[in-house]
Amino acid sequence: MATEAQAAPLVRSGVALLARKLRVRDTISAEEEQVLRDSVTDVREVRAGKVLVRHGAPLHESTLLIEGIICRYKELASGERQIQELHVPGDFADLHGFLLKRLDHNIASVSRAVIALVPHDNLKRISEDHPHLARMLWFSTMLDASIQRETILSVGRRTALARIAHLICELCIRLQVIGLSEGGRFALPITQADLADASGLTSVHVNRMLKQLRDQEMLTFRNGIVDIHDWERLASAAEFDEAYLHLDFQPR
Amino acid sequence: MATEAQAAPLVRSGVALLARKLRVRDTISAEEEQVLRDSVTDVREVRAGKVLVRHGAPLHESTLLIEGIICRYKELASGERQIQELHVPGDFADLHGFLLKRLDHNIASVSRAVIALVPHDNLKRISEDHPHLARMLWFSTMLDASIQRETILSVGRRTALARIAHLICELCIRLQVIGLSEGGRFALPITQADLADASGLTSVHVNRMLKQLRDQEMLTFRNGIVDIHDWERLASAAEFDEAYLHLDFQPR
DNA sequence: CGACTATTTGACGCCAGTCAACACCGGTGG
DNA sequence: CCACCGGTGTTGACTGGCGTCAAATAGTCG
Repeated sequence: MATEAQAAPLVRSGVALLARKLRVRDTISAEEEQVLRDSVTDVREVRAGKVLVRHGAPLHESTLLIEGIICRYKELASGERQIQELHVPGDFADLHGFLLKRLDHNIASVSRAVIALVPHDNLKRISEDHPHLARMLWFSTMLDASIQRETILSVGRRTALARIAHLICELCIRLQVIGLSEGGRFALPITQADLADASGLTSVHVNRMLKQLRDQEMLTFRNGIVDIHDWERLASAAEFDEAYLHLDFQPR
Repeated sequence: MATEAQAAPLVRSGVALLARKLRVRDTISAEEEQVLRDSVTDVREVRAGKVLVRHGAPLHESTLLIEGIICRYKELASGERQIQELHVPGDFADLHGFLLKRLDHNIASVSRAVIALVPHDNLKRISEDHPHLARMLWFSTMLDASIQRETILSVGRRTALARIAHLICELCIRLQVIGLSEGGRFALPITQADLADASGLTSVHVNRMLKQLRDQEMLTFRNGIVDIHDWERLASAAEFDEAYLHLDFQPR
């Protein structure tokens, strides 16, 4: 747990990222942003690979990611893991737990991460006193669902190369929205094994596909840095269409 | 479009199915059920294979399924189709469109179907005047998201046999909740090609897996009727765990 | 330097896709 | 009444994309 003095600026920047993400889609007032800041009660730093929420456990708070990458995942008895969604800063990883009461999947850190905790009591208060802000929070859960639907298409029908290409395109745009990607270049502190778990492949095959993307000069991914060299060809190989990210600004 | 006289009992039964589904998870008052009935403005019957909502088109109403099977799907340029979710009666297929404003995927009928239309204006009124009912509607969108996450695990990591087995288990439980499945036997008016699109396989391979499930005396699927002969072995082959269907009753 | 994790590459195998032929069924029209 | 037809289901032969296994290399942290 961070001390009070350390926590305040982290909360400020984490909520600013969430607000930035939402402001692409609708107006968020300064007051609404303040309400969000006030709803955070705790900030903590976690190492990579730590399970933050275990499926089935009753939930009383939700997790706002401030720094790093965390994910939702399930696994089979064999130990094979499937990541349902990778979360970037400004994402609520388990806001849906507010209504579901317990999660059907795990939440784990992929890289070292900083998270803020928001008690469900505070969310309930928001839902009662700030209807528009509440709608925007629900919107963000709908956005996650939309991202997850695109993932079903990827793992169900896209080729291995297209899956990787698509995931990179998506992360590029999502990070761009919060100012963490510029000119097709961004930090992505995850391993190839994580990429495999997110795309329904093996790490060996992910490695082969990354090599192919590199050889074809579409992108490089080295030392946790993604460098997209040819967005057009990459997006085309992925059949990437950002419509599912609902980037249009309108009253919600 | 159905006449007024035909529509009323259909609306009644469709809303009753939705209420039945929700009442497994929390109390729904008779008044709330009446509010839902009053929110329906139109009922129509559609033939199999008709696109009901095209992705990207602005939405002003949501679709409540009363009879038959409809689905959400996306397709690649090659024409390969991936069904993200099969909907059973009592499901709102595009309630999420209320906040997203336009869908990122298509909605189509899989079998002949009867649907009710609920204008977004009426949903907005519910969200303002009936907070608990509104939460229950949002809960149902979270439930869809949970089902879709399980689908990611299926198409990403389960074997072909397990995918089919899992899908059948899920549909059995979901239909049981609304009284359309009993003793492991239920009508499923869809083709093997639809099953393939829902499980990320080809229809040829679905056929092979169905034969295997039949030969191993776990289930038969013939003429649109599913007959589960050995639930234990089927669920075990599928690694089916109903937790993700959030069947627990509690205040939400 | 040593232990460990992550990346890379090659050889080989298998699950599911592809292609093709045929059976079946309900509907339609001559 | 039967020939025809399109959609669906069934099966076999063959192919190929991705998984598996294994070993070498590179990078990282104590």
